Amino acid sequence: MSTNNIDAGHLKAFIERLERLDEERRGLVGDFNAVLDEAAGTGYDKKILRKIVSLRRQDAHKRREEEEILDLYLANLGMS
Amino acid sequence: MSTNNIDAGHLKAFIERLERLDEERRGLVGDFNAVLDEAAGTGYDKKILRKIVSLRRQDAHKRREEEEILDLYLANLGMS
Amino acid sequence: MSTNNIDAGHLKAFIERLERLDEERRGLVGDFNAVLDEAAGTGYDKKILRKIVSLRRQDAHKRREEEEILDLYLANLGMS
Amino acid sequence: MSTNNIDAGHLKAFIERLERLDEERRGLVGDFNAVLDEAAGTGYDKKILRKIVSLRRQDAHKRREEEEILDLYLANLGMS
DNA sequence: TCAGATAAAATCGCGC
DNA sequence: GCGCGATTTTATCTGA
Repeated sequence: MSTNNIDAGHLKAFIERLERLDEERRGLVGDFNAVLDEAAGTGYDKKILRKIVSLRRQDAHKRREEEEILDLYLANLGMS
Repeated sequence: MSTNNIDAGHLKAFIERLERLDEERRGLVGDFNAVLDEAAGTGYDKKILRKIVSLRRQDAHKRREEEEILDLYLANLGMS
Repeated sequence: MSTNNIDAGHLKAFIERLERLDEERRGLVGDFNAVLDEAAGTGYDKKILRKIVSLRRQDAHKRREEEEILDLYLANLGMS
Repeated sequence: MSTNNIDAGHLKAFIERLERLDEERRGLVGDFNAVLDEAAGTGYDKKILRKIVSLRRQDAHKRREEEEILDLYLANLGMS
């Protein structure tokens, strides 16, 4: 019933939420690799598939960054 | 309608599945960090929380391995 | 004259080389920031300058990666 | 021939100086890692080598700070 | 072992 | 001057 208990309860709850998310994440990594294996089974090259996913993500990222810099310019010119 | 088209279709499907999983994974990483931030907001130390999650995962992993070894021993002794 | 001494000598030499490189690197970071300050002094926005440098580096990086993936495809098709 | 052109020229010059410095910095990071690899090849542990360099830098930093404080004290006592 | 990708930790620069 | 977000650096993990 002390403050410590309450804190411990909080801590426990946080840890449990973190562990749940971490497990889910690890599950998805497993799924990702399973899909890679499946694709490899039908003749695709895993390395290439990873590269494609990576490049496409980078594209999206760069596009977003370019928009940001445009915003910066506009803000700088008092046009935002 | 050539074989190439079919392959392209397969490839596209694989890429999409991979991207979906990758995005979900990244989403979970975001959620994880959000929980960390929330916990930090109530006074916990992020680094320590991460460490706890990591240690508990390793514990679980070690426990599982030890059980496996035990199973092997038992099987070996005809006691499984 | 023991093996330990020889190892110690090697270790010392490695550490010194590493420290020299690290110091040079830190010097360049200082120079970089000095140029940023200078540019800021003539009215440019540091944040934008950083962004430009970063975007241009990403461009170069992506271009290189795209060449790599092309090579991968070609190798995969036996055309390398 | 407008003011904009002059600015653009300035901007270009600044960007080029920044990129040169950034590239040099990245080159040194590469060299640093190359030395680490070389050391690893003769049996040293990269992680530990990094740690040593980092600790020694912190030591040096702390020593410098302590000297500064000492200088302050001395100046304050009219003994500088 | 090696490199490449990912995750984790530390550092830095900005705004309040 | 300090938190906060972004960047950089360090460490881990995986596949070749």
